[in-house]
This record gives sequence, C-alpha cells and structure tokens, in this order.
Amino acid sequence: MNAAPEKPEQGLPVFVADQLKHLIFSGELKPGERLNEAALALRMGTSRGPVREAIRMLTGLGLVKAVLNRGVFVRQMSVREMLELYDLRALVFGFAAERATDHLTESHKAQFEQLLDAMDVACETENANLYYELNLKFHALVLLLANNQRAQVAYDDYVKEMHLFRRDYFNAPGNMRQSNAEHRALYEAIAKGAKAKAKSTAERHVLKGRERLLSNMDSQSPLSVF
Amino acid sequence: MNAAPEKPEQGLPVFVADQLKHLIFSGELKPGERLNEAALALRMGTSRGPVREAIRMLTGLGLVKAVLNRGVFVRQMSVREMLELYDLRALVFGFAAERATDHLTESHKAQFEQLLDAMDVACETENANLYYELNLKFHALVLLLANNQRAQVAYDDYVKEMHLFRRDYFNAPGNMRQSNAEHRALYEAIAKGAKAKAKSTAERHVLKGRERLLSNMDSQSPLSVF
DNA sequence: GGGCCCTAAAGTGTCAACACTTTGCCGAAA
DNA sequence: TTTCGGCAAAGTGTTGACACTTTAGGGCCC
Repeated sequence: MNAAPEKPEQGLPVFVADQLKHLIFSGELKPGERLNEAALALRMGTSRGPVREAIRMLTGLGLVKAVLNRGVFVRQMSVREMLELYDLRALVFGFAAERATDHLTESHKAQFEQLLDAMDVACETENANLYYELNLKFHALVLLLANNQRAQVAYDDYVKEMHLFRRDYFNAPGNMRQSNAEHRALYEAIAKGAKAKAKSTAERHVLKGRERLLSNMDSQSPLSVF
Repeated sequence: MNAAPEKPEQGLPVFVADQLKHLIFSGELKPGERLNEAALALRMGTSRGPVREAIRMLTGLGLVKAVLNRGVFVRQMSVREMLELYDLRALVFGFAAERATDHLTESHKAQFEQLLDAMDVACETENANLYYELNLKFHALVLLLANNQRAQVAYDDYVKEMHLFRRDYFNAPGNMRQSNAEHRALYEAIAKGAKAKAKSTAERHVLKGRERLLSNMDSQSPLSVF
C-alpha cells in the first residue's frame, strides 16, 4: 500500500505532490476532503516537512485550499466556477483550432483520422472510457498544433480542474456519436484551412458540454445550485 | 529593513509568500536570481520552514523554478513565452470586452469616462507612470464587467507574469495617445453594445503590444532572441 | 433530558539540528 | 602557468521535537 520508493530524483516534495495530484484526480481524495499531514507522511514514507511543501505547491496550483489551524481541503468547484471554466476552455480551444490550420502536416492528418476512426469504434461498442481517452487525445492534438505551449498547458489545466467538480452530474455519455460528428466537422475545417469555421466549431463543441451541465442542473436537486 | 511584523493572521508561509511576490514584481528580486532560504528567513524574521513553504507556493504559481540541491530561481521569461502570453491575454481581453456589453451600468459608464479623461491628462503631462496605473484600472474594469471571475484572475496573472520579462524592452511609452484612442474606441463599442466590434478592438489593442515587442526585438541585440 | 464547561486527544504551525550536495578556493604536480 | 585533486564553506534537504489551536467526549448543573 505504500507509495513506490522509486524516484526521489526530483526531491521528495515534488514526488509527494505528484502522488497527491494523482490521488485527487483519481477521486481517491474527494473534493472537500481534508488532507491529514501525518497520515500522508506515513503513507509516503517521509516526514511531515516534504508533505507540507507538496501541499503548498498544490495550493499554488489551486487544487487545495488551506484554512489556518484547521488543515487543507481538496478544492470544491461550484457550478458557477464550472460554467466560467467552460467559457475559458471554449475560448482557448477555439483559439487553438484556428491556429492549428497553420501547422497541419500529413503526419498530423493521419493521426487525426486514426483518432476519429477509433472514436467511431468506441461509439459503436459503447465503450465510454475508451471514447473519453481518445477524446482527450484529439483535443490535445489540436492544442499541440496550435503551437502555443502556454495555451496547451492552460487547456490541460482546465480539463484537469474540472475533475474537482462533484462527479454526480458529470457522466452524461450517450452523445458520443454527436460529439464525434463535431470532431469530424472540426477536423475538416482545420484540414481545409477554414480558420473562422474551425474556430467557431471548436468553441461550440466545448460549449455543448456547458449546456449539458446546465440542463442537468435544472433537472436535479435545486438546493445545490448557486 | 525588516518586513513589517504585521499579520500572521493567515499564517507565516502566506505572509512570506506575499512578501516574496512583492519583491519579485517590484524588481528587487530580478529574473534569474537565486533565492537564499537562510537570508530570506532572517529578513522575514522566521525560520527556514515557512520560507520553504512560501517558495513552494510560488513554484505552484509558476513564479520561481526549483533545481534540486541548487536552489530556486526567479523565473525568466523567454521572448517566445512572452509572445504566447500576449496571444492569450489578447484572447481573454477580447472575450471580456464582448461580455462587458451585457453588464454595463450607468455607474460603470461614469467610471469609464472618468478613467479615459484622466488618461488624456496623463498623456498631455507625459506622466507615463500615472498612465500605466490608469491603464491597468481601465483594463481591470473591462474584466470586471465580463462577469467571469476566472477570466479576471487569469488576465491579472498574465499581466503580473509579464513582469518576469527583462525590463529592457519593456518601456516603450510615447504611444500613450494612440493607446488611449484605442481605449476610447473600445469603450464606445461596449457602450453601443457592439459585441463583435468590442471584441476585435480589444484583441487588437493587446496585440499592438505584442507587435511593439517584436519590432523592439528586431532592432535590438539579436543574440538574446530565440 | 438538554445545554455548558472542562479536559484530553488529534492536528496544525514553527523551529533548530543534522545529513547531504554543491561550490569555491588553495596548493601541488606537470 | 595551467590543471587537477581535495578540503572547507555555503546552501539545500529532511527530520523529530515542541508549542499552540481546534475538536470531540464526558461529566456536571440546571
């Protein structure tokens, strides 16, 4: 159960921080939950010092929130924050799609088509997990082609951050086919060099997720909304 | 010379981190410079523990970079990073300007006009520092009206982060008048509710800064470019 | 039975000491 | 003079101990 004694190659705090990120994004540490320094130190096989430093890194990244004398808690995203995040994600994805038209090579085209086909297969076999993975790769490829590293990590952070939202509303598959149709339209716009089309298609593709969230909110318990 | 013994109200690490941010953004700690834990601890009147934790927060924020066993260094921005940052800043500012059309009140209009007039005065008196301050407030007001807190802090971070660029190229005033003309055009577009116009005007306004940077790079020593 | 205070346990905040790594200096050999 | 080896100083990495705050539980009074 102990963490792997693998790589203090970059210092214990970094190692612990990576472990914690994994615990958070995998859902083992749930939003709102408190992080116990002593317990974590024991689990990671270090003293509390490196654990505290790791936690401070996460506060800088906005993954946890510290309250004086009471501990640090995994950040909880409100609906409002989630909606705002969708807006920014759509913005950056649109930006990336527009730029991607300038750096598309044959090799990239092949990757795109391979991904699209694989996602079609995932649709037909109703394999939501696989589709999710491929979907991430598709988006990552667009961001890569945008040739703007800063935008790339920003988008990546946005996606990761969305995992801090409580999971209940967040599992609306079934529109995989619809989603992949949008992917194809986006790819074709990029391949044609149609910048404006690529941009608006990409933006709308992300905003679809925002709308899904909103309609899910309406139909669910209204007390958790604000 | 010692830091004010004012507010451990939020914990020493947070206090130290704030001090460090101030040292960095004020230029007292220059990009590339190393942070000496013991010296800082002495200066802040604490032990090294809280200093280390504060530094880890800054690494999470991307303000400093740690190298194992060799210390942490104030981050240095390359030209490429600076250009990428301008792109994102333009994107977010355009987004904000578009949204701002939806939340403009009479009170805000008054604030805008007051700022614009004050900037005109700053232009005529060649008061670059004052213009810079007012300019920040103008942009902040647009972001406030966008009604998206996440975009607001993102934009703020972008602006602060640009201070990590070496200062040499970064002092091209003289186009204050031109700049304020763009401000006026942007405000008018927002006031009219012309979303597309507001968006494109805002984007271009920021990208002007990017172009200035590029032309400055061309005319200066070519060895620092990459 | 319900509410209040008091106390012990748990947990966070801070510190000083120790171990290890890097850096700079000095002298000896070529 | 230059270079290489090694020693000492400086600096970072980590730890365990101690102080303080919060929390939970039990007993007492009303």
